[in-house]
Amino acid sequence: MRASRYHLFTLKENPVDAEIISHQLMLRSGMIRRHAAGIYSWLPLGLRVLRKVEQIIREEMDRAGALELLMPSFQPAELWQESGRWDQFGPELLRLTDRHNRDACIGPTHEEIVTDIFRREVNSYRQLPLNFYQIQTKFRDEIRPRFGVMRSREFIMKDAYSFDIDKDGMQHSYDVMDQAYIAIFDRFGLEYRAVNADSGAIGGSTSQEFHVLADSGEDAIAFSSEGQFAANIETVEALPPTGERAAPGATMQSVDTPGMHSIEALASGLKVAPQKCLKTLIVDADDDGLIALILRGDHELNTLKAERLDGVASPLRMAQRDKIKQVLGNDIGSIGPVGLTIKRYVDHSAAAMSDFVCGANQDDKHLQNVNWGRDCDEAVSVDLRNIIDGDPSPDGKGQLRILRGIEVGHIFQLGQKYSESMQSSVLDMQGKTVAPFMGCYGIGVTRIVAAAIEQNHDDRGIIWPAALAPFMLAICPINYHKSAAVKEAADDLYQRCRAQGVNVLLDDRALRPGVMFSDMDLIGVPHRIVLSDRGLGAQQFEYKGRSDQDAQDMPFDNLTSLIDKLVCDPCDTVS
RNA sequence: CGGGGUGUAGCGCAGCCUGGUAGCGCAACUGCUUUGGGAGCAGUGGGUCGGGAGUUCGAAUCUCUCCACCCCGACCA
Repeated sequence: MRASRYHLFTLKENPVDAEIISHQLMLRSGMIRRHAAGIYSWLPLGLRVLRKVEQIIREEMDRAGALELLMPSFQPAELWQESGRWDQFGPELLRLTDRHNRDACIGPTHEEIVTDIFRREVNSYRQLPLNFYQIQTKFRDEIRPRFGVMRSREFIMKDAYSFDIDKDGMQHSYDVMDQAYIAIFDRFGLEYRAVNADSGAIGGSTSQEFHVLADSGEDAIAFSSEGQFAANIETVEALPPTGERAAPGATMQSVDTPGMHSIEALASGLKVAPQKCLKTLIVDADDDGLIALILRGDHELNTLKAERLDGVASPLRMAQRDKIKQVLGNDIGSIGPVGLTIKRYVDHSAAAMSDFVCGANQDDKHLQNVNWGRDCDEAVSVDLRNIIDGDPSPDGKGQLRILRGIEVGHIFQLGQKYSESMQSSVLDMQGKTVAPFMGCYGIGVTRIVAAAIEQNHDDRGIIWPAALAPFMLAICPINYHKSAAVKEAADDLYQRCRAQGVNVLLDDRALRPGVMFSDMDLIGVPHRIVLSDRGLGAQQFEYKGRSDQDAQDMPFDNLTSLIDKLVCDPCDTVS
């Protein structure tokens, strides 16, 4: 591709509403443009990357035996009513009516459609196992779209659906997809992790998420330092502390703590560690009452765990401030277990504390040297908190380490949920009617692009892994429009690369070198060759890898071996 | 949906308080000079100041209203 004939429209300044790096760089490099909240066009440069992601997915899905098809994004309400999801889904499901006033929706996912296809097409176990997949545009009317294509309303997803005659078959199909996902993510050249996504309570490894690692990731994932354990942090059990609780020391006493309403304020005000403080959160109960959740000061409440507790409202709601005052008689910021009248749950770690600081249930007062059993009722403890770095791993092997990730893939077993509700069945070997066991496997295609940038960039711009780069090589001739020698050498090299199948961008624009370099760095081309009169005279060219610190001069003889290394798919067929 | 904020040229902003008919930087276009890390000079084009209504001789500016977008909280690829 010649840059003069390509739509390279880069921006120097960051659009003000782009918050995260990937969104900024995608806008600045001219990959995407926004039309409305969460709605984007993919410009030619961005589309090149998107197509690479799709192609890798397609090849590995095909290799794994899945069959590609394409389902509609406009879906009739009847199917969703059959599965029951027409009523279950909230406003995230974009509903509309056509000219005949028939209800429909724009598909956020395709279990209903694929099950409908299956029940029409398949009627014998002999046709199984079967795995249909598609790469298609989805729509989810997100409450708050943000971060560019990371969380957009319209997005492209690869979704696959497996069908098997029994549970073992489903497990096998799932395992095949697990392997296919590993192959896919390996090929992207991104750092990623597969983690358990199910709650330990349900058991089994029936659900896994694939995360691209990035400091800016929205999810926290935990790993065992020595074992294989890896899971989304929200699902990880926090083990109770081992060993005996320390014996009570000094007697309980009240202290004035005006204005200290947070653990940080309390800890610094009283000069004690947050670990010695107790945090008491008040949430709504499912019967209109209030429930206290008690944690160690430095710990965070885990919403999922709290919602599972008997009596706690689900979804979890923090109680209204006025209601707390009305029931407890004091404001938040000074609540504690001593004399607390409402139902309470205490986290294991909080229950293991002694001589701690907690709210006195009186405004602007706290209690010191409080002890369970002695000063208030002995706590029955439960698991309430998020694990933190250094906690013991639930598999008993080492400690937990925490990394941040971006969820880009999810595989799980659906069982017979849709086949039963939608009365899809096949005949088994005995001629009996059986609802097939399904699995469901998603990859956020558009999100992968953003995640790749989030993980690989510097202050100059994007640093694409080779597998995703829109161009593999940039040729930057200096004085292309002035020096006949440079022009000839650049054109020669360009033609040679194209003949060899190198995905090459020749910057033949009449620009100053600095501008060319900045553009190529910004759009993240992995390799760069500079040709100039100076180098030509010495039979040399200059080479620099995108993440190399410095460029190096090389003799022309090295060109052939360099080009050989850059050969990839011949997708650049337009001059 | 609740709370906070912003809408002025493609992008980033000033002007608004104190009404007098719109400006700066970048980008774009033309010419000359320049050519190894976002050049210099000269010139050009582009805005119903988010929409509507009102107050006024006169509204980007004051009032009302609608809309859009962004940020902080509950979903998910």
